[in-house]
Amino acid sequence: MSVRTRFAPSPTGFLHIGGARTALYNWLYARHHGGVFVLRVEDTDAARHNEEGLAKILDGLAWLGLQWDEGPGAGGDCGPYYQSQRREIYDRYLEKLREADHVYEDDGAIRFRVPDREITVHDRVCGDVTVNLHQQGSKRWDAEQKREVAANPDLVIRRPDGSYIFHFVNVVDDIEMRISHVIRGEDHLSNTPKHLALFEALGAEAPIYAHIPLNLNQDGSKMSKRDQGALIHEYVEDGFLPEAVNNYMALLGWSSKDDQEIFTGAELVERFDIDGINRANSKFDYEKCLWVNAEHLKRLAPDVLAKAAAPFFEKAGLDPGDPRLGAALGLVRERAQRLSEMPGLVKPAFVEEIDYDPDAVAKVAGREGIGEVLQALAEGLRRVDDWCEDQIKSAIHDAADTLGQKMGAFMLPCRVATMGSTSGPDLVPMMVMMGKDRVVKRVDEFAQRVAS
RNA sequence: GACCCGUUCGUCUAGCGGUUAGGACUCCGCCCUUUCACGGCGGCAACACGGGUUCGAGUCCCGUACGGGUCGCCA
Repeated sequence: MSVRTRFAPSPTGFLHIGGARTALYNWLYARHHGGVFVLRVEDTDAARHNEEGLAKILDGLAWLGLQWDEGPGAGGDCGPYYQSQRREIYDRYLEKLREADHVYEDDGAIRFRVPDREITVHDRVCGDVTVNLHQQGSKRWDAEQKREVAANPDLVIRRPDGSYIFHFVNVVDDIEMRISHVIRGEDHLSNTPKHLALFEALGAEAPIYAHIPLNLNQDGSKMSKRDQGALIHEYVEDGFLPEAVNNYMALLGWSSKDDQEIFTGAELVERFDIDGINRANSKFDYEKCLWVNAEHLKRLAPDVLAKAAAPFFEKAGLDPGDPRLGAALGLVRERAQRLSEMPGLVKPAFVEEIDYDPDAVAKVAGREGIGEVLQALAEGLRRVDDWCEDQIKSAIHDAADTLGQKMGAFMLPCRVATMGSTSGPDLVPMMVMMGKDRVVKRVDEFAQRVAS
C-alpha cells in the first residue's frame, strides 16, 4: 500500500506548535516511507475562513520545510484541496448514504444513523479502543445545567443551510484523497469511531490511525496562542532555525530509543516511525527548545550561518554585507542560542557610539590606579602598527608590565572601555574588528570619563 | 456526569520480569579561561498509590488517585 498522509489545517491565521508538530509527524512519516504528503484546507466554516489566515499557515509550513506534494499551489489529482470547493463531491457521497438509507432529515439538517454496536479503533499508538456510539450518544453532557440530558445519537452531517460538518467531510476527503495513514492529535481519538462508522457506511476502507499525545504548558494546561513558544512565526522572528524547531517538536512525543537528541532533517526522516511515538502527553519546555536551537547553530556551516543571520543583523541596524560579518559570527556562534542574540554581541565593533553599562563602568572606575592603567593601555595600543591579535596582546601585556601588573588586570578595564560591558565575546578579536582608531579613541574617552 | 487515553527525576525520555533504574534540558560545584559563554568532570533529582500474579515487578492484571481528552447543526 502506498503511503499517503495529510495535514488538514483550518485557516485560522497562525500556525500553532501543536498543528505544526502534527504536520511534521505526517510529513516525516510520508517521507520515511517514500509516500505522499497532502495538504488540505478545512475551510468549511465560512465565518473563520480567510485568505490571509491561510497564507500565514502556508508560510509557517514552508519555513519549516514541510513541503506538500499535493495541495494549494502544488497541484495533485485529488483536488480541489479546499473543502469549500468540494461541495459537489460531498453531495455525491451524501447521495450514496441516502440510497443505502443511512441518513434522514431532521429539522432541515441531515443525520447519519449511527449503528448500535461496538466499534473498535485499532490505533497504532493507543491500541484498540472500543465504543458503542449509539449508547454513548444517547446522552449528552449539558455544560450549563451540569447534568446529562437525553440526546439524539445520530450524527448531523449537513446543516440546514446545506453546509457540511467536519466528521463527514473529513471522511469523504480521506477516501477521495486515498489517505492511508491519519496521524492526528489525541483529541480526535474519541471521534474516530464516528469516522469508522462513516467509512463503513460508505463502503470504504478506513485509513490506519495513529493518535499522538498532546503538547501542554508546563502547568498542564492547553497551550494557547499567547503562551511562549506557541506560534511558529515567533520562532522565525526570534532567530530559531527551522531544523531546530522540527527537531524539538519531534522530541515532544517521539523518541529514537537511543540517546540521540539532535537530528538533522534528513536524520529525522530516516529515523522517524510510528513505533517511536509515546502515549503520554508532554509539557512544552522552552529552555530545552533553546538548547536544541543552540546545538543546531553550532553545527551550521559558516556560509549557511551567515545567510541565516544576515536578516537579524539588518534588523539590528548593522550592515549584513560588512566583510567582518564572518569573523563576527565565528566569535558569537557558540555563545548565542538564537540568531537574534548575535548582532547585539558584536555591535560595539560595528557602530560608532556604544552604550556603557553603568554597573560595568562603576566596577572599573572604582579600581585603584585605574587612571594610570587606562593611560598605559592607550599608549601601548597607540604604538601598535600591525593591528592584529598577536600585536594587540603583546601591547596590552607590555603596558601591564610597565606598571608591574599582570595582563589579566588590564583586560577588564580594556573590555569595559571598548565594549561597554564586563562580558561578551573574546576581547582581542573584537578589538581587531573594531579597528585601531576606534579602540584607541574609546580607551582615551573612557579614561576621561573615569577621571571626571 | 458518562465514556476514552495516559501516569519513570521539575521537564523531555530510555526501559518492554532479574539494571547500582540510563541519557538529555534546567540547577549546583570543580576545571579550562582575559570576562561571559562553549567545552570537560562531578553532583542533586524519578518508577502516583493500594492490592494481586510471580522465586522475583518500573515492566503483567485489578482497583484508587491524579492529569488529559470526547460527549455541538466547531474543526
